[in-house]
Amino acid sequence: MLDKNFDFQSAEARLYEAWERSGAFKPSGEGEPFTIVIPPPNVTGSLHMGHALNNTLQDILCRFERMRGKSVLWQPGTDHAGIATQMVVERQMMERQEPKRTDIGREAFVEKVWKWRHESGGAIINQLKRLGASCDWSRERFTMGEDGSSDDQMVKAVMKVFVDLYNEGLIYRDKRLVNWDPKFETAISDLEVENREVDGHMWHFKYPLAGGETYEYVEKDEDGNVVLRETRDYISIATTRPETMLGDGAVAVHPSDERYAPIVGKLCEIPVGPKEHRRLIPIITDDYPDPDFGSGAVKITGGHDFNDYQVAKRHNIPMYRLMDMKGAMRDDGAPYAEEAAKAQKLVKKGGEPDASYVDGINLVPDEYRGLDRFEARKRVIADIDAEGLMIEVEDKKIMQPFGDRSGVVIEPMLTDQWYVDAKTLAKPAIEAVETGKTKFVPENWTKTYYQWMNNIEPWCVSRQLWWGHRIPAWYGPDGHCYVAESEEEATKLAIAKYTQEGYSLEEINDMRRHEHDAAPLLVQDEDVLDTWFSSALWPFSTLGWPEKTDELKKHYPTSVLVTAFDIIFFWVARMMMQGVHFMKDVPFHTVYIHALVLDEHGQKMSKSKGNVIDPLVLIDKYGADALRFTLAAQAAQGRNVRLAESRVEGYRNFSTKLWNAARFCEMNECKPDANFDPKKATLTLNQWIVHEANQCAADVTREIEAYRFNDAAGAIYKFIWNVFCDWHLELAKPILMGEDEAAKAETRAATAWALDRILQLLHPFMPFVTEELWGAFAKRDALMTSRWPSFDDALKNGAAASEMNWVIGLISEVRSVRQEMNVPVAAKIPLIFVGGSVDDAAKLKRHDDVLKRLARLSEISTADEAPKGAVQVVHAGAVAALPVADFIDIAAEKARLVKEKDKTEKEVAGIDKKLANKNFVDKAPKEVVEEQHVRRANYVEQLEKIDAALARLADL
RNA sequence: GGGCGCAUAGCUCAGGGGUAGAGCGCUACCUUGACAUGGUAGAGGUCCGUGGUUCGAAACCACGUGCGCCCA
Repeated sequence: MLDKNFDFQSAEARLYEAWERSGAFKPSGEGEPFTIVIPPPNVTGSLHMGHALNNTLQDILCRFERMRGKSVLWQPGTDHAGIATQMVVERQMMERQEPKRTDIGREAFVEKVWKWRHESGGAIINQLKRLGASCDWSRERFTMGEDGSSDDQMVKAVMKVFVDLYNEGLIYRDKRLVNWDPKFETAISDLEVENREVDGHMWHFKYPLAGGETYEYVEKDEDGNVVLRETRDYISIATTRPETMLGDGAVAVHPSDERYAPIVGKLCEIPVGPKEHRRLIPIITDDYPDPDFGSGAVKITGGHDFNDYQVAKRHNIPMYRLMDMKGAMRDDGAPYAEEAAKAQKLVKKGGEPDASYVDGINLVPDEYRGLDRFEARKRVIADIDAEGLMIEVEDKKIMQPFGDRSGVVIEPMLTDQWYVDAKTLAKPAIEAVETGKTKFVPENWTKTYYQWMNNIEPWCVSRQLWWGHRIPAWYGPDGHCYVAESEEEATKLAIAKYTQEGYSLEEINDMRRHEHDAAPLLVQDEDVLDTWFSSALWPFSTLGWPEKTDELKKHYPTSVLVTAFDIIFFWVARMMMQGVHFMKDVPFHTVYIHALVLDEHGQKMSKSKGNVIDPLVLIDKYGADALRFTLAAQAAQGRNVRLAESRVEGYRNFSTKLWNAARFCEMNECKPDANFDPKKATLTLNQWIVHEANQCAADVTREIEAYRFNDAAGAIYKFIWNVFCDWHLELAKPILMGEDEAAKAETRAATAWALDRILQLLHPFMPFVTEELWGAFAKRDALMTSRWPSFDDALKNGAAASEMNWVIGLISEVRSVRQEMNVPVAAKIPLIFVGGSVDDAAKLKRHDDVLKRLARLSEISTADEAPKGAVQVVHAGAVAALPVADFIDIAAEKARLVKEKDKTEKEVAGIDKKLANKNFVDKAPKEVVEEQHVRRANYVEQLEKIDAALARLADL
């Protein structure tokens, strides 16, 4: 006997373990392959609501397809998360008061990280299990392999991709502006930068014209009237970052800006630093400045601003680096006077400046050197102000870039980095979507993908971290770079090169940097690769590439990638580029983009807002099934999921409802019966539930196939609660408790059959409770390995459906009247059916028990006329009269009928208006017009009955 | 500035050229033999506004208003 409630807390772990132990999570059978690679969660991460939704949807698809007989591989794993992991381990070291990373050195530190990874990394994997995720854990992968050793296949894959791309000219080293994180001292990706609006200032400064030159500054209003005319010896520049003035290379104005036309091409002076060495910079024109913004003139600091960088590139303006890697003002090089002279000479020379020469120039005046950038800002402002060159300070909201992990202000910085030529790789990846090889669901995300891919910038893949795939590039004594999959290979390349250059082996040996022979000839690049570089290979590296494994052959391309829209750039774009390039085929046929999970007020969940809902807490409280169902039921395409705990509670109630329905089945011995053939059910009730279950299977299947998880969940929910529980079980009760053994046996079997279907159809959404019930009813193989009930045309039964709908309708009408007439619940009243057909009479007879029970009737009879004092309900063209004179409130009954009459008349009037419209009758499809006639006839018939009832009431 | 999206019941949201839907909440009644984590019944809507397309618009189109997100 089942307990009164499902004890999910003890059942979940037990069921999950049994599934896993049985090997049910592994691909099996000869079916068509169905493959999903999990978007690998960060190894330091823990399950948040986004993961919960993401993995619930993947699990629904996997369980569904597995039951449909496909050979399902859900490939799990985690990524190594460069910065995050390094941070976690460093924090741990600090807490333990151990020596710092920099004290113990790279090798020891990396060893520590591996130790952490093996001991406490990947906690999220166990959390995914709690959710019920049916991943093939035997294939779990990590983007750095088991231990990072060079013969690990996951490592080999990354090395091969790097080397191949390098040899194809698609990876190169370059000095460009990157997002520099001064806290972690590494380049980070655009996507790791969070732009936040903060309170800032806009300073307006005078940049004096060289040699004290003057010009007439004229400002006009929209109509061209002069509103200001004055003689100026300066140009007004607005900036939010005064400290970067030191690196200005030019002042730019828009070519159409008449105000500055007289001074374009002239020089002006940067108003900071020692007076005698102030640098002069040219005033140039470019489309970038917005004439309506600020003064219309902007300073161009190519080395510390992304927009300026573009301008500087266009005009060959030198880009000076002002800061060191910690974001402090540079303290290297010669005294300012000398360095400034170098810069001045450079400008005079013209042409494209040599980037590394420029990088060597330190233009920070001596008194600012070594200062933190924000301190330097204060000093610069104070100094300019003291000189009377400050025009004004505006308080202003400004967008400022922050490192999403470090929280510090990101500094655009010119550094040498490794780049992937993303533009070239993007082309075929864009084409793959254009030609439909990969489809986005919902389709509108295609645009986002195109937009991102069409504007893609070179992808900076190097990071100045210790945790990650070390870049397989080595430098020779002459600084020449060798890229190869191993140091041996690189050394061979080097020896070959030096030999060709005429060096003897002995001479090459002498090049080693140390006296002893063991010293390497080459020195490896210090940098590691961006984590995404390895994640991009995930759809094929996890399947064994570069080996030509069976898995790769069978499961690539994968079926679908399930992810949130904010990850399109991270995942989809990069996996597409690498997949198409290396596998010559797309990594997935479909990209399903689901919503973000927000709190119930539509706010993003964040720690700082304190509105984070922990999925594990909800699982503990309501069970994994309830959480999963909640997420699926709200996963409407193109909508965000607003998660309210009350919703989860509601679906927990739903699972309890199912549990108790099953309990009822158990109590009434509704056990699965192998001899039951649903096609051969004889009782209308049983034919009907077979029909309905079949219909539900069709609905659920169709909706999951279309990724409409909410509709699929809605269909099974309705069927279970509103069809099976509310009606089938209630209608079956008289039979199950009656004397007709044959009817009882068939109903038991049919009910058990329907319950089995329910468990199967619900299983992808609520795997635990369904599996538990499945096991409780019979000794058999696991539900998760059972075959999905597909729609069967032979199980359709329209006649049974309409008959049962008639019964259900009649019961509902009677109940409704009883309530409105305040007939006591306990009172049993007779029902006299008036004006019904022969068929109606037969139906009344067939369902006599049920009608009496559910409508609480004492007896059912037919008559030609309703008795006086009876309330009358119009039902399907007939009248059901209920003699409730004892309870009836004539005024209330009259009001009820009048209200109904009104409503009906309105309907008729509406239809009449439509039918009177010649255009409608002529132009609307025949069926639509016919439908309106039928509707009208029904309403008119109903009206007649209502009128008759009113007339009878008047007689009382 | 560019892009995407949203506006339907008190709340959260489905839907979709012809007949207005769900869950939650609310009201009344019911401890009836699976279930009070329940049952029965009910109230509640100018489908944001304005135009257009159409025989017919809440739905399609345009514009407007308000709100959200992404990118610059």
